[in-house]
Amino acid sequence: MRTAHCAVEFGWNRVEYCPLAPNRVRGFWFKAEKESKMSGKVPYEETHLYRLRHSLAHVMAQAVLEMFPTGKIAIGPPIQDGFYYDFDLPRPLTPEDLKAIEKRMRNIIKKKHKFHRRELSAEEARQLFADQPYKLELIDGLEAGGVDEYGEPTDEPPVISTYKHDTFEDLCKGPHVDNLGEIHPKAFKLLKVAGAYWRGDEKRQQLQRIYGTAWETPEELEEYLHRLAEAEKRDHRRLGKELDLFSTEPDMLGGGLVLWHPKGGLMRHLAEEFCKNEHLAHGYDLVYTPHIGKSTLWETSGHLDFYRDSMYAPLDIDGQEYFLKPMNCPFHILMYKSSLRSYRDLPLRFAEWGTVYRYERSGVLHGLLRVRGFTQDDAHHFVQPEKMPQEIDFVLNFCLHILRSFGFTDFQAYLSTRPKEGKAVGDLQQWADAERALEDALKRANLPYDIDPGGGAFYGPKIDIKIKDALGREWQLSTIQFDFNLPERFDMTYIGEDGQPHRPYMVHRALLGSMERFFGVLIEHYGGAFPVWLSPVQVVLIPIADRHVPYCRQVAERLKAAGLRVEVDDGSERMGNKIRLAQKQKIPYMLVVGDKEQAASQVAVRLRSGEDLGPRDVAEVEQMILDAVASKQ
RNA sequence: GCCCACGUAGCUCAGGAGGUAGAGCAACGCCUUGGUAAGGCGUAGGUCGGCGGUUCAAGUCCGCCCGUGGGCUCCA
Repeated sequence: MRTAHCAVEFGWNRVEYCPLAPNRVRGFWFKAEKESKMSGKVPYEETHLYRLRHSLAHVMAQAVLEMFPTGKIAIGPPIQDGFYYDFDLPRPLTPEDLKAIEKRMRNIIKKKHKFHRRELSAEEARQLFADQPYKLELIDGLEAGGVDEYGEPTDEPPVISTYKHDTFEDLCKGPHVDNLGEIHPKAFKLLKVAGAYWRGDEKRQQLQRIYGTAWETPEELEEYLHRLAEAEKRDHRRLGKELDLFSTEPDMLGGGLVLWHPKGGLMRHLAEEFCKNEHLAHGYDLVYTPHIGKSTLWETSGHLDFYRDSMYAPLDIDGQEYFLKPMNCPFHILMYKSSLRSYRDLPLRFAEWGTVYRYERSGVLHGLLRVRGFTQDDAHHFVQPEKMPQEIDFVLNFCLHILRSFGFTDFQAYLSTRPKEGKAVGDLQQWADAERALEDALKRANLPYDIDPGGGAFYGPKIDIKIKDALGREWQLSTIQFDFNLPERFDMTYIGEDGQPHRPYMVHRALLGSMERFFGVLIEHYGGAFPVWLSPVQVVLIPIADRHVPYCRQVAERLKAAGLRVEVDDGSERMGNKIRLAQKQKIPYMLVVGDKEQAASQVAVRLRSGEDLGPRDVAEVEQMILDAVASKQ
């Protein structure tokens, strides 16, 4: 029971707060794609690109060993967009080294060596790699066998194979290109050196990892590098500064803590206002809970046993320990327990924009996407077990409705099912019912989904929803999770039709996840050019000369009275520069006023797309903008 | 936390191999009243992240600390 709880909470945190950069969820993608019955895509491992990247990893290892003959090599797989290889070298690599390595690689490739595969016994392999301790460890693992690359037991006898090209032979299961002539010497690039632990274990040797990207053609490489540059322009940290939305102040304030500036604060207000109203309209109650609670609360919930590493040190209040909350659920449960509940009261849906604080290691903090203090759009549903199917159906649809309202239309869902025997709590029937409820809801919602078999947490299955942003990057925002466990821990009950107490089920769910993280995603998705309803400044009036300022003010007052957010740029800059500045601020409507417009009671409308709509009557423009706001464009 | 890189004016950045700080933009002032992405001139603004050390002399070299960025469960 206790371990089960650990999974609940840890899973909840991970789901929301792993940075979810594509590379970070890669392992899961491999698996999901491999086992997907829905995607129909050719698995990455079977593509030529995969072999090409894998081969380049070997070529890179050869080049590095030529430069550092005493160097030790670890592993070097293909990854999304490229490949890497981990090395244990006598000195740190410099950017100049990367260039030199790249050059050597090109020379090796040009010789068009063939790849030769051979199988050998563990003993032969040990002799071959006698001076490569990491390889020896891998060989030991292979010989012991019984585990595939996902850590799953396998019956197949281990086969040890190597691939050799030119002078370099590496322990490798392949596959590779036939010969290096298949690789265009100008279609790859080494990107960076980074630290990585042997086998991902921070207690073990830290290695130097060289990342490279590789493609079939130089054009594709260019395109990829261009994509990276585009992504950088959209970086929410850069835009947050340029648009004056938020800041962080690590020196005096502390890392991972966010200051929402007036414009960002306004956007958050608009988003929350919309969401809260939708929650109220869909059968949720809005609640508020404190930021701290006594240690007994966190003992009961299991947080102190299993989540303490992520919690901050206690406060002493009158000799009692209080903890800053890392989650809202225990408070909502206390609220549930504050009175006797009847089946007639269920489902109860407590929603809270709850601000929580969690310790994150300093190295993982990242802008708005990974922080230490954040506000979840959290809710807990308390449900009769037999009503769970309808409840999941409801929450899933509500979730999509909210996400769509912010302009996200491309979703991918993941249904994570029961882990292996002995690794799950609850009886099989509970699980089966829950999984079926989730899957049916996914079908009814007409959502593409993949199943992640055994990927559920110990306590129950879950649905995670990822959205695809304008650059095609996936971000996980929403999670909808069953919980069989906390109701037990807190001995929650409701009185059923039979007059007897029963145990409710719980759903934890966050739709936008956290306001901080969601805001970061939103900024990157729109590149700062937000939908009109969210734009901090919706309209700027641009007088061509000072004599047009009074008329501009008059129009501005009218638009403000209609509920729009309007500014008048009465500075001494020329019109061209005012347009440029408004453009940089991504203001949706620029209304230019000169003698002609003023005389005709019009404004010349320019959109941030650059489109010039020409002179329009003020009433028409007002209606056009109001329509855009209302339709959330 | 660990590895690497970085930390110079509000912002973006220059400052070959040590000799008492520069540019553009922003800000402010003056001039300009200009039709769809930068009008002109001028002014002000920096204990070069912090603390120690080497040196006649340190933004520049060394050490420690703080912070930022990229990585760190992709398994031969």
